[in-house]
Amino acid sequence: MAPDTTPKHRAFTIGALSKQTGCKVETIRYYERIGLLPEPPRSAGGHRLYRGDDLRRLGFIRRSRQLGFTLDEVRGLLAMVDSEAFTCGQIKAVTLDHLDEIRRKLADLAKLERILTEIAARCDGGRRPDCPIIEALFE
Amino acid sequence: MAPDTTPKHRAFTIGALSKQTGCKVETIRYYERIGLLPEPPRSAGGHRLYRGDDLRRLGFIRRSRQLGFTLDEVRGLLAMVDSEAFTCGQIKAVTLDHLDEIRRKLADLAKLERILTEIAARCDGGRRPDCPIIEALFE
DNA sequence: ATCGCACCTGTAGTGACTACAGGTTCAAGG
DNA sequence: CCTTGAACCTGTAGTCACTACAGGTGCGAT
Repeated sequence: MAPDTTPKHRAFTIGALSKQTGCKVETIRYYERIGLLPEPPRSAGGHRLYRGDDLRRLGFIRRSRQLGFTLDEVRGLLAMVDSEAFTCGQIKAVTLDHLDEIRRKLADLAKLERILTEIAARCDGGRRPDCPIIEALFE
Repeated sequence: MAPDTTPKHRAFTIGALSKQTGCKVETIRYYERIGLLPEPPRSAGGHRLYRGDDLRRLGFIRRSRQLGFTLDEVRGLLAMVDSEAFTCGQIKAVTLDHLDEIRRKLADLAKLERILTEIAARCDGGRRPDCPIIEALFE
């Protein structure tokens, strides 16, 4: 039997990667530029050629972003994954820090909502020249 | 009685305005540049000279920002206030739109918090090489 | 007169993309 | 084989709401 020289997974274009991940083409190139994605090999004409690993890595980035991690946090997580020398404790620490941040934002936003609801309730939406919302903003 | 030629309120510098409002000097100049604050008169040497009205207006901007209005929304509110032809209904409409936006963000963030808490709980923070958080992010 | 702080203008940087402009490659149909 | 047109390429600038310089000038107090 002759050795199998065909690649196990065929390469795909940036457009295909974009469709698979839901990540815009420009964003993928941006992630490459800032070093989150490795520079992929190119076709003879200079087009980027991706493989399964890139799909996996971009999926990781995208899901992390959807969970509100900053790109710097994602960079940190990826560096740990890449080094393969991370412990679960390190990962959990990053996650819990991030969770704290989210809870702080949540509390801030809830407070905002409460105050704004209260202010809006003062205004009957009529035609009065002295609007209680404007008054509240001028304090 | 001779007419009173002294100004009712003395003018103050940008530094004083900054201290009174808690708004940084650079931010005040920025608000002027983008047309939220009027260009104030200047001293002989070119320093900005503010009065009570500016304090009031900047206070309005600042409180609106603290309540999460964008500068464009603030611009809209100020335009209505300046025209003096606004109705309470218009103001309330802007406020309720903004409140909707806040409630949407609040819901998104709450969902985030829930998911992340769930993911973090799967990880015992030990030394296992296969971290459930990383696995979740790779999906 | 001099000290040092506050002020001035203008520009560039932040985060996380997004949107061009102006050009090249590639796959499919004729 | 040739042409079309979509997808790709690079590089730059714009978004939002500031913030941070650099390099210079004004001003009040000593």
